[in-house]
Amino acid sequence: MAIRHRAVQAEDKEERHHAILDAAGRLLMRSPERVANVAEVADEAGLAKGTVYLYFPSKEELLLALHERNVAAFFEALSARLRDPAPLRLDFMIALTRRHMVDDPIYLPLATRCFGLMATQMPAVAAAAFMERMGVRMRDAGAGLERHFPALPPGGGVALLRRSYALIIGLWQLSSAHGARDDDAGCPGGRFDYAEELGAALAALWEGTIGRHRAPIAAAPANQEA
Amino acid sequence: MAIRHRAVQAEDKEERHHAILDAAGRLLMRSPERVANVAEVADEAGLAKGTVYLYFPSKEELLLALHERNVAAFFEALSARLRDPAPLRLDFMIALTRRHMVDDPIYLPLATRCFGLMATQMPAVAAAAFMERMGVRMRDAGAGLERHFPALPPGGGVALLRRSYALIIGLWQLSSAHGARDDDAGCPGGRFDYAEELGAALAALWEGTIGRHRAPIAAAPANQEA
Amino acid sequence: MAIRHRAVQAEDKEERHHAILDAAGRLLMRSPERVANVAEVADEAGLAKGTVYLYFPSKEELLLALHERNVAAFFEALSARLRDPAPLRLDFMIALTRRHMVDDPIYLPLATRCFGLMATQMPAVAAAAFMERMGVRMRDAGAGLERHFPALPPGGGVALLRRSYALIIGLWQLSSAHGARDDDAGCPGGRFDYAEELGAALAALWEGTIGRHRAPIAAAPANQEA
Amino acid sequence: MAIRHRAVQAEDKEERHHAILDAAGRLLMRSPERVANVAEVADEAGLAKGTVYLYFPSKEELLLALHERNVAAFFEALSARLRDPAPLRLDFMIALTRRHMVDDPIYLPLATRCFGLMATQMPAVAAAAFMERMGVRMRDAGAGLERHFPALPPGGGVALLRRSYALIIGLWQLSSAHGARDDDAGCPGGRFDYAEELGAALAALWEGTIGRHRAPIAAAPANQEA
DNA sequence: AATGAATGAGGTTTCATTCAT
DNA sequence: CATGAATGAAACCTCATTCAT
Repeated sequence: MAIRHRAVQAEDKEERHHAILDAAGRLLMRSPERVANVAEVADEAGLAKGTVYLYFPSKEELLLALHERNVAAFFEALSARLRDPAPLRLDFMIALTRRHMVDDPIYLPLATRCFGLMATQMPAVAAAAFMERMGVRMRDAGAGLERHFPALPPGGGVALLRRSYALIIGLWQLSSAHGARDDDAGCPGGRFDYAEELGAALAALWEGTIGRHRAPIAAAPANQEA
Repeated sequence: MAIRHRAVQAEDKEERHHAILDAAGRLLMRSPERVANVAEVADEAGLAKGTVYLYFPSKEELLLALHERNVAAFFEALSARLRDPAPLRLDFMIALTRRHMVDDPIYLPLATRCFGLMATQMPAVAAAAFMERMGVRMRDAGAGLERHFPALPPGGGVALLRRSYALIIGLWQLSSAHGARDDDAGCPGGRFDYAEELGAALAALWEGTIGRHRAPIAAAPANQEA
Repeated sequence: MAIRHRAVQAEDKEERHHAILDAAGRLLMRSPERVANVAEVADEAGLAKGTVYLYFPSKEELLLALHERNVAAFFEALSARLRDPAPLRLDFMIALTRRHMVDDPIYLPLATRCFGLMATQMPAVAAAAFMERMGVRMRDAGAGLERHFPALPPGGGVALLRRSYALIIGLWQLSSAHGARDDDAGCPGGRFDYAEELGAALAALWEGTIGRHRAPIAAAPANQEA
Repeated sequence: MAIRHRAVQAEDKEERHHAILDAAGRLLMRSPERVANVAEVADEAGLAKGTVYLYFPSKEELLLALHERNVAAFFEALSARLRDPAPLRLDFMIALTRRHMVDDPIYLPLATRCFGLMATQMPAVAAAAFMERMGVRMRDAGAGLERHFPALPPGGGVALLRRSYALIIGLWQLSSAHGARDDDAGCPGGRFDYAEELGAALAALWEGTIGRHRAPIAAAPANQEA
């Protein structure tokens, strides 16, 4: 398959790295009900199968890398906002989540799949490294959260963030037997709209966390633009 | 492998059904880092491979059935308690969760794996049916919750339950790159003890939900026996 | 591919075992310059790829098993003859070698290939087990040789046999860059006819061994029918 | 990898040629149970993968060239000694073999591997050329042998040499399932020490060859320094 | 109902070799 | 000459599932 040109410079390589992830993402988007094999990814990227293995040690780690790119984007946006001292409201969190996760057809399915693989197929070190990097991001954002909500005790920021994240993925997993099934199948606890329910759940969690610490800022009607 | 005796009676069949699930459970327990193949399950159950397929249409649905048995036990215990009008405290929920999920070496890994499979490998109808049955259980328990906490609005019971469940599985997925990895590698958001963190998270959620409705009952020091 | 019928009885399995080896042998015969892959072997045997793996743990061990069958036939014939107390002459050995090895287009190429693989690709235990079984055969025949040549000291029989075998394979390896090359390419030490040279070499070895022990029986003009 | 400097002079090229062989030899020495791939060889030589292909047409021929260097050294030493009219004894042959082959951790494994490849992977012409060059060396040394042992008929020198060589490699192949296996697994014909057995086998062969021709020089207790 | 032999799709990974830079 | 990124053929083996017995 025709290469655009050889990636000799480090930055070319970085770009190719991304191109492969992009290809994998496109495939996942196109048919979320199946995981493409490496041959398809390579093809979609306009590369040969072997080339993919030049950039990723295994299919699993390619998948994880794609997910991590998503994760990084989310936390980067969050941390950026947290560096801005302007008062933060839960609504921002909700809007951010919506933009990065809910409205992204890839993020949550991929996260779920990655967590599902984590304990079995994923090479132990890769999994651990991913979790560690995710931890760094979370701690960083957690510290930012504490700056915004002085009522939060030390460690309270990361804890709130972690619980919020757990709600996000947990509720999503409960929200449907997703995939390409639009037969409106059951969601445990009655059919519910994920986005709406997530907002309410986060509101309850934050209320119980920051509200308890007498934080002046609580949830407002959802959908405020971030 | 010698058959015990042919399962001609419906109850024999039921029993064999369970025997297979038991075998799968034992294998999962024995080595949680890998999914046993059908041959191993059959072997462990003292049956032939083909026989497993007389009782389960596919490996995935066998896995899901095993998980569902766990789920059913949890919700049964919960609903039973909820039928008792004696005042309920969060501590009960926490203790129940601990007994059924945290201390059970398969519940959460299996749940994670099932959710991971749900969108891809799992036959759509099987997934939907599972979710529907889970929904029934949740709604039932949710109604019980509302009886205990009058402050909860209609639907508030199932919502609280759902969010609690989401926290349980979400936090677990964040809590580790599990498997046989003992190198205490990172858990996102700093290393944390799952059981402890779960208690605190549920407390915050319930505080934000029931506390907001001025419920007289709030979280107490964990570990109260259920 | 159509199976003749399922191999349920142990002897049917044995037969299938052989059928697979036969197929591999035919392929090797047909094109000695390449090693068939498992798919081809299965095809030739009228079986599916997976079925081959039901009978042999790996391709290498299939190859080794094929070779071992050859080896077994040779040593069986030798041992049978040795059980006959009629005086043995070197010519018998030579004729036997000719029939089993020289005239068999498979034996020596396969032996060479197996020895080549032995140290690398071949699973250690399989290699060791093969060598051990070969050792048993050789010791057995060696004992028989000692019965025939009382001049041989204890252990002298197996030693003579081992050296003869070493000559057989060593000379063959030197005798050509074989394969499908008929361009009459060089054999180290001048072109030589393998069969003829082997006879002379064995004669020299046996003369130096048994002759030294004043054995009454020595090499005679080659080509005596066995 | 930084190039030392471009090999423009013919002798520079020769040097690089050797550097690559050296690298391959070191790798083989370091882990005799596996064949290094071209990338590793290049790396070890401080060159790029492509550069190796400037000096060797294929991996197989690189391997063969390495082996041939070993072979050349052996025959050179042998021929040098044969040019010296001082009486030659078998012990010299044995000591020479020991120094060049037995004590060299790569000679015999590499020879075995090369012979294993010879009929399949190795390009026909390369194999033939190698065998031809080996033949020249052998004939040359064979002629020397005849000068030392007048009893040898014309062609008897190269024949004796050839048979000795066959014994050397044949016995080695029988001596073990080598590799990293130290579980002292079986050697056909009972466990035997290769070096010792080789000496005895050569003695028998030479006795049967030169002794028969009433040569004044026969085997003496092994281990005489060459 | 039970068995387990047979199937064969399915996917990963390696690595010798080429060739643009 | 030297590089090393890209190639893509090659081959293995697993295992869920079927179905003849």
